[in-house]
Amino acid sequence: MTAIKESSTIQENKQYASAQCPVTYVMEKIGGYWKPIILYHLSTGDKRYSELKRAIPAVTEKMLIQHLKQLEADKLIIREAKPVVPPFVTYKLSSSGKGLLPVIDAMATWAFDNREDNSTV
Amino acid sequence: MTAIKESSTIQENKQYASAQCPVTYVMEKIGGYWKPIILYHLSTGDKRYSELKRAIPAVTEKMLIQHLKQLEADKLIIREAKPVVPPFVTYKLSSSGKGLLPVIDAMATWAFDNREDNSTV
DNA sequence: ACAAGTACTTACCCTAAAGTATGTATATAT
DNA sequence: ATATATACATACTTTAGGGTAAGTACTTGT
Repeated sequence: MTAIKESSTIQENKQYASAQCPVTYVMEKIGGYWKPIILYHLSTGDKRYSELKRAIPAVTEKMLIQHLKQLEADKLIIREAKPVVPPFVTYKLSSSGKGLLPVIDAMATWAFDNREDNSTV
Repeated sequence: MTAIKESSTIQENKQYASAQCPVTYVMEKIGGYWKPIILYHLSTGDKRYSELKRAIPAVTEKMLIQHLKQLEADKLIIREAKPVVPPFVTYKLSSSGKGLLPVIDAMATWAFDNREDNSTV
């Protein structure tokens, strides 16, 4: 899970800035490249780990669990594992994760509008 | 402006995924750490380069112009330079940049809700 | 006995992003 | 003559993130 060096200017700056700016705070939580994508795929309902893998073919397994763990640690998603073999694990949005849906929706809306009409400058 | 190596798996994956997933498309444009923050500060009105610098103390000058240039190239912001000395340059949101305001607003809203009430799981 | 499926984990390496530090142009103020 | 302010540019280094490849556990199917 890649340790973070303590005395790093970036980290200090980020922590400082996070307290000041709401958008910075959000970027702390979902700022990674894959996180909004994962949340987007969970927005349509609970998904098994393997379903997410298929839904996001570009992500590697390492990245997928890594970000799932981080999202879980930040309490944006909830992991549910059935005690069976082979494993059956589902992920779903927590209530604060659901609070992010307006963000995700707004992104999707903008993507559609912006993609078809780049002439608007 | 840091050249990008062509034959990189990440880049290929990203381009592929960008065509499929709207959120991925958005992350291509504003996925950097600083970009949403810059857009947030421009959302309250036009700002000079030096004003942005003061508004976002954690950002280095290199990062600031680098992202401003990228945002300009993606036509999300507009640069206006008065031909005076010392230079007077203002940045403002383009119309498609303004289209991102719902995203930024949703982020800010979530940040306030989430920060004061982490108990909601 | 062996392969297959699921949900991971771990070690090692490479790249893109970010930081540090310094330099540039030009006019006004002292 | 020198300093100051603005809006950058650029070389050089570090770091966090991401990729590759392999392995684990445990059961069912053949």
